[in-house]
Amino acid sequence: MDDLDERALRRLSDDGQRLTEGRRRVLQALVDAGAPVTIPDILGLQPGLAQSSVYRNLAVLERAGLVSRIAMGDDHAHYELAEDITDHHHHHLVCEACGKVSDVTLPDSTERALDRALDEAASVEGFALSRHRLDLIGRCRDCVSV
Amino acid sequence: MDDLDERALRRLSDDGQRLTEGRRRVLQALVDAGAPVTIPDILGLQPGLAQSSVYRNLAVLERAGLVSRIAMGDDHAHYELAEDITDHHHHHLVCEACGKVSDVTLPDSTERALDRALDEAASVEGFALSRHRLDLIGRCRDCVSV
DNA sequence: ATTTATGCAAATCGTTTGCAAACCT
DNA sequence: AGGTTTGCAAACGATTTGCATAAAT
Repeated sequence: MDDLDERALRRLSDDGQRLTEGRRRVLQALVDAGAPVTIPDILGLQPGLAQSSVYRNLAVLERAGLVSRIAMGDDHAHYELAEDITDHHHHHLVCEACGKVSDVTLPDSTERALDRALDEAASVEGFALSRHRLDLIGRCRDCVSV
Repeated sequence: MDDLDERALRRLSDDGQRLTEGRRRVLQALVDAGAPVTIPDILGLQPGLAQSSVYRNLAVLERAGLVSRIAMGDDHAHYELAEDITDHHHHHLVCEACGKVSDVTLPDSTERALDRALDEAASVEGFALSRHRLDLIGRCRDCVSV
């Protein structure tokens, strides 16, 4: 986590931003959660933070490339540490019953084949591909039985 | 489009719902658009519709399996005819500059390989997969040059 | 006749913002 | 001191909802 602090500091100062206590605590909440979480989750994990500051700091952290925002349909957005920081490319399992989001990894061979296909499809459309998002939607282990 | 009307009617009545003028016009807007559109787009394509009725009717049409809602991050959600109706499995190109969303198809072989990999990954996690969502994010043809 | 859909305006709720006080360097 | 961040409360905006009227069966 000191490693993360160091990287966070560098990323933020590259972006002309400071690593404040509030920002450190937001990052810590994301580390502790170990999965994409909502703002209420973050406030629960690090009590005492002001909601508006968490929103503002997540925006700062996202601009600095430290955090990714995952837009789910209706309710709260989810946030997690950016892949850039975790060095862990992954996709998301989204439970349509309880709304929980968790990470999932695909075999490297699948990722490579997928990347190739996406590059090809994008170039045919004259589209400059910068990233992709793959969500698996269904029922999580806790909700299948219900 | 009469074909669509017929299918819409069946789907809706299976769901205990009527095919009203307002619902027909929402569907027509989606047909005319030919790409995922927002509520303001729909109101522009079919002037005179009441915004709240469009919201309500899209919800009804979605429950009946005729329409898919695509949740983008911040602004308006996008809506399109359901794959079930169009028989056209596809993914989305999302322009991060202008917000436009359009459809894109991948080779069958890629889709099959992807499906297999997703089924496997989901089952490892005890996750009951019902569908997936794949978005290609970048800059559309009109925005690459800008 | 009875149920369902519509349109308007008001309410909801996640998120953003204005502003004064606290903080950092 | 000079600029930034914070916390509170108010504002915003997409979507939802209450209610009286119109439409459909």
